[in-house]
Amino acid sequence: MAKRGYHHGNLRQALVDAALKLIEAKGPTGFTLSEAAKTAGVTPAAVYRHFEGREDLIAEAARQGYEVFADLMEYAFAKGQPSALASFEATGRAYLAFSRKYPGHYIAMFESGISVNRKPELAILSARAFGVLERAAVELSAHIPPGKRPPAQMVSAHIWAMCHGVVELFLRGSPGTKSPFPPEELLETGIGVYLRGLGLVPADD
Amino acid sequence: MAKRGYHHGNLRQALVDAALKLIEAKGPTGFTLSEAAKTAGVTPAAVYRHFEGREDLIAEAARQGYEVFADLMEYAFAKGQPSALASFEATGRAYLAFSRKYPGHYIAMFESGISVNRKPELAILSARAFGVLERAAVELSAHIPPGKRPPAQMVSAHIWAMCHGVVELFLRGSPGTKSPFPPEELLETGIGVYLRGLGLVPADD
DNA sequence: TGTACATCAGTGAACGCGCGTTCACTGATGTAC
DNA sequence: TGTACATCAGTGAACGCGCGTTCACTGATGTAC
Repeated sequence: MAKRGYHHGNLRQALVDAALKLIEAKGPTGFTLSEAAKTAGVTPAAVYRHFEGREDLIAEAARQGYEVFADLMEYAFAKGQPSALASFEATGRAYLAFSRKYPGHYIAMFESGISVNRKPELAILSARAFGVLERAAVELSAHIPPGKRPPAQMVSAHIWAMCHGVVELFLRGSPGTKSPFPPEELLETGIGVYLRGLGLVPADD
Repeated sequence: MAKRGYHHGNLRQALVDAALKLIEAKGPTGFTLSEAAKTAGVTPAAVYRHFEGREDLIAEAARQGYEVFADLMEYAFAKGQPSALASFEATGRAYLAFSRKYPGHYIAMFESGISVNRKPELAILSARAFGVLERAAVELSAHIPPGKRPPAQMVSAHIWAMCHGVVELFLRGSPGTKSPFPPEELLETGIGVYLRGLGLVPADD
């Protein structure tokens, strides 16, 4: 019943790890099925014992990424409780931390062209992760006088966009960009200004 | 002396146009030199009369994109003058408008893996475009009491990140994301909240 | 206006390459008795 | 404990494909006289 110790041990996971390593090193398109197989010490054909093909392998790497990502977001949220503000800020920070710590997963998830609708499980995990951000936004909204506050969903979209933008532009050096500030600082202050704009933080930092 | 009317007419530009069309249709990696040549009605080898190779062709597409982009940013800035606030908001809007109107160029510039340092001309044009955003941020900063304001360069980075994030996540449907709001509205309100956070806009919209 | 020549944009065939995928196979592992 | 058998993870050879790039060429265009 145990899958380990057969021929390879745990080729399925070894292939995912190899794929992640290659994606980190060469970007989502630099990775090839053949090379992932070679990295795992195995013939390309062996991959088909565990995956439907190239895309399926990337999708599994993305799935594992979403899993970690969702966990991190939930953990950050919980740690900020019972303060709505602390929870919100923590999820933003968690987003950036994830992209830094798991670049291969991040690329597989957001830059590989894999659609989250490819497999139901991907969609569920993705919804779970971003659901955390939205829940944080909802709690936050409760502290804003109902008059002029934007919808919570919009608040979470703003922060998501800023997180993603900071990662793409300033954490990776996408178009040869030289980052004028550390990404973490950039995000921290950006969210700070934004929250002040929502009337949630006094004119202090 | 005239380059037109030779064999093809203006193959160089026809190849760039074909490349842009393919990039729009299939993403930056879906494009191939051979197919671009075929689209332009020409043999792959003919491409080498005008470009050093595949990468060089993409770089030229990106270059033309940066040119249009820089022009649009400058135009938007000028139109907002003499109001620093209007100029700033206009450049943000121009960013989004560019990405919508010239998706092929946008992809070539920001998602094709082409480095802006590849050719001096790319770096210059890119600096010109983002220089406009920074100039707008500097002007804006002049209206903030100097005590707690963030550096102008940081303000422009925040807005750049938000623009980029909105484009990637909500204008394209990257990971099968369903956009909860139109991207334009999202960016407009996001920048609005941010500016309020800087103390530049009253608690009104 | 006409002829001889130079230029050079585009051709077409060929190349080597690595890709993803298939297939019949083999041989190590696990299981039944 | 030992034997016969079933399973199935990984092999190795082969495939067809389209890619980017090269090269000697050809023939339309432009130019000198």
